[in-house]
Amino acid sequence: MAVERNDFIRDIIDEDLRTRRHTTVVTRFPPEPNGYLHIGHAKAICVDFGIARDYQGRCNLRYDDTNPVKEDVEYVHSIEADVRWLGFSPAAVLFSADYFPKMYELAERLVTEGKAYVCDLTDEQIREYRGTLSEPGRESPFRTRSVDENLDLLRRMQAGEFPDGARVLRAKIDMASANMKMRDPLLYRIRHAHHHRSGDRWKIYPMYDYAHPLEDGIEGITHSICTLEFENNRELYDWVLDNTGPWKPRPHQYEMARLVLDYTVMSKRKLLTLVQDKHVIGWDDPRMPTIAGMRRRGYSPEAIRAFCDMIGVAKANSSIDIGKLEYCLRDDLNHTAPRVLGVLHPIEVELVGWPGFEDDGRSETIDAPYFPPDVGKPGSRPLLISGRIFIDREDWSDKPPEDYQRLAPGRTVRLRYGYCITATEVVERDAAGNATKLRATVHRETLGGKKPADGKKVSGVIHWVDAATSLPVEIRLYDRLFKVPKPEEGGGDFIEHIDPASFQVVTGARVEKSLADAAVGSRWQLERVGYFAVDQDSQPGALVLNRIVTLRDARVEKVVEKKVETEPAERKVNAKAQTRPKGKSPAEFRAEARARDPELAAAHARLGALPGITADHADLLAADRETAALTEAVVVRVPAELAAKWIINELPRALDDKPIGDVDPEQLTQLLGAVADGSLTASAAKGILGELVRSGKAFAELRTVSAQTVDLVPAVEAVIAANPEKAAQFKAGKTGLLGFFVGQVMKAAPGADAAAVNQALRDRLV
RNA sequence: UCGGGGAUCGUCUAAUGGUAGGACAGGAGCCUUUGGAGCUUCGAAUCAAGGUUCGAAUCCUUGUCCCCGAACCA
Repeated sequence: MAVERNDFIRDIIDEDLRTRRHTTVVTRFPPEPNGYLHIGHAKAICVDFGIARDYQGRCNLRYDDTNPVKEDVEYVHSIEADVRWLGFSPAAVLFSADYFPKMYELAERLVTEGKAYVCDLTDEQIREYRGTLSEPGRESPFRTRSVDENLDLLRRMQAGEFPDGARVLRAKIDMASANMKMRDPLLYRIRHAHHHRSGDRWKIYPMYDYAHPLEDGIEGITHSICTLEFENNRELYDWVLDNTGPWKPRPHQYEMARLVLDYTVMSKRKLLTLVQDKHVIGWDDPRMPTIAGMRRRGYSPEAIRAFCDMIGVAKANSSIDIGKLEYCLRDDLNHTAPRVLGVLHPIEVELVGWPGFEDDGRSETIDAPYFPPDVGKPGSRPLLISGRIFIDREDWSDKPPEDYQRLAPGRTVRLRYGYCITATEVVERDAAGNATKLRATVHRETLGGKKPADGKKVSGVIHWVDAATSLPVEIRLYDRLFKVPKPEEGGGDFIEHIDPASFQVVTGARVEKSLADAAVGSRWQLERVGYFAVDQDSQPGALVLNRIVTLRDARVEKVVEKKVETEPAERKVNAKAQTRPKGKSPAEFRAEARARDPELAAAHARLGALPGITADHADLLAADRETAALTEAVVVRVPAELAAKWIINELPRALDDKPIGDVDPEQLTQLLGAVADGSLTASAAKGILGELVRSGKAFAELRTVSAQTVDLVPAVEAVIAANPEKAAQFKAGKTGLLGFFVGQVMKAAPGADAAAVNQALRDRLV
């Protein structure tokens, strides 16, 4: 069941299903219960659970709790709640700790088979023996212990006979491996610690690299998806599985890029710092990228899931524009958040001409829909208005700019859902000179969108609330926590980049009466202001609203992204380049192979002497014995230049990771011979070459067409006739379409001479 | 190449030798009782240089840049 939107992992799954390597898909989301989940985890959750959903498979929630000193039940509960809140139901909720007996049993098996040993080196010694990135390590003196002694020691480790750190169990792999992870990695360490789930039963605890593959194997995971930094661990993942199996299904690990978001930090350590040092009010501070924080802020699970779908799954490190998240939020909230009116910074307005205004006015009720027509959702609430209202100070200007669409002296605007009013005078000002009370005449004839009596169109619309019945409310304005897109870069402490204005409390704000009983967590749009959610701090009669996100604002004078003084980018010094000399290039590698191997050197000389063979050709053809042998066999009956080009440029794609030794020189000779004598076109030959390598069939069997048998004129005509509009575009100058036409003709007439097709198309398309 | 990965519009991501496409962001316009939403439209990319090919983001070569790896963390 191929899914509509594919990424590289789903491509792999499609292939696994097609080849019957797997018949069902089982994934897992494996958080360590040592902190709160954040938006980065949300991506992983959406990938892991999303794949299971798309392929009608299963996804487990599994706590990767192999380190008792870092983990806590508190986190276990928050994690499952967050996963479910996001909208996913685990097929099972599992704990690595429950597999400790099985893991231990397999550890004894590894010891028994001589594949693991107990090592008494201290941690510093182990580090020292491990070598460096560019130098091999040394074998531990304990590596040669007998199976019996290892078994005895391992059992005593688990029996609690040794203190923490005294001994470890290590896999016996290869201390000279270029992959540091394979240099006799630790499997178990001693920890006399209480585990939140297994209690005090275990004195030794498995390491991630040992535990994770086994957990996957035990649960029957088919596709184990993790992040890029585990690429180096995959070799060990495979080693563990291959030496403890057989496992059916045999899990495989795939790595994707982790989520990096602008204007925030994601590491657990930094998040913890923010909490502990009180830069935020807690894990659920609405500015935090934690699921808890986003939930409290008012983000909907739907929006977060849409965001995760939007950013895709790939292997390139990337940093996502926070604007994408905001887009997803607005896109969701636009369709789900009912509209209500609220005023952040009220200015009182007396409505002159309101009936009974002198004795504080009579009130009227307007029926106001919860959603605009384009959203098309039902529902409305009564909106009260009387002779005194509040409008937002943002909507008043003593000296308005040219394109101002709000209220100003003598100007007319419409009160949303209500009447048009014309400002007549400023009644009061505060000490700073800002208007605090206005007077305006109300145009009684304008209810229901009607124009004022003077017939002038009123384009400005502002929000308002009734002075008498509106509710006081505390509004909490949240913004991006950091002032800069990449707070972790630039050398300094990321804390310095916190934007103190990212949290502001607005007191004295007022909202319409209908919000009196709004439920905690409910989301609303305050028209023209933004989206808000009712915070858990709300009390009856004392509403608290969190701003989720502002409305998109096409008005704002472009805030010119203040160039973050790019101090001549103290280019991050390339540690690798400093610590060691530049390594060998492939060319040098080939030259060395020849220096070591006189046979190969001789072949190199012979190939270089062939007519039409350049030094570069010879270098590549004599890279290894297999390639050299194949070439020398083929050039006996095929022109050397042709053979060289095909072997260098065309064979690799056909091979697709298969060893070149698999290629039968005789078949390749026949194929290239046909190309050389013109009886087979190059494009046909490429297709046959691929098939030849893939199937191992004989050239004679695969050859179904020859250059002579193909009559391309009808094919060309047919393709042009079938695509009149594309032909017209081509004639109009879109020459890129030639490739499209050639492709179509080649499909219709396999084996045709592409150059001739190309020419024929050009002739007919001009 | 110590080893493992990666590089496509400003950002994210497709195209698996055959029209470099989509989304976000941006510009212009339309519409509008939200300066919202929607609609129309424009600009914008294959890391570089060579090579193979009728045709290259894709295959080959040589470079450049970025990320990860030397916890008894995961």
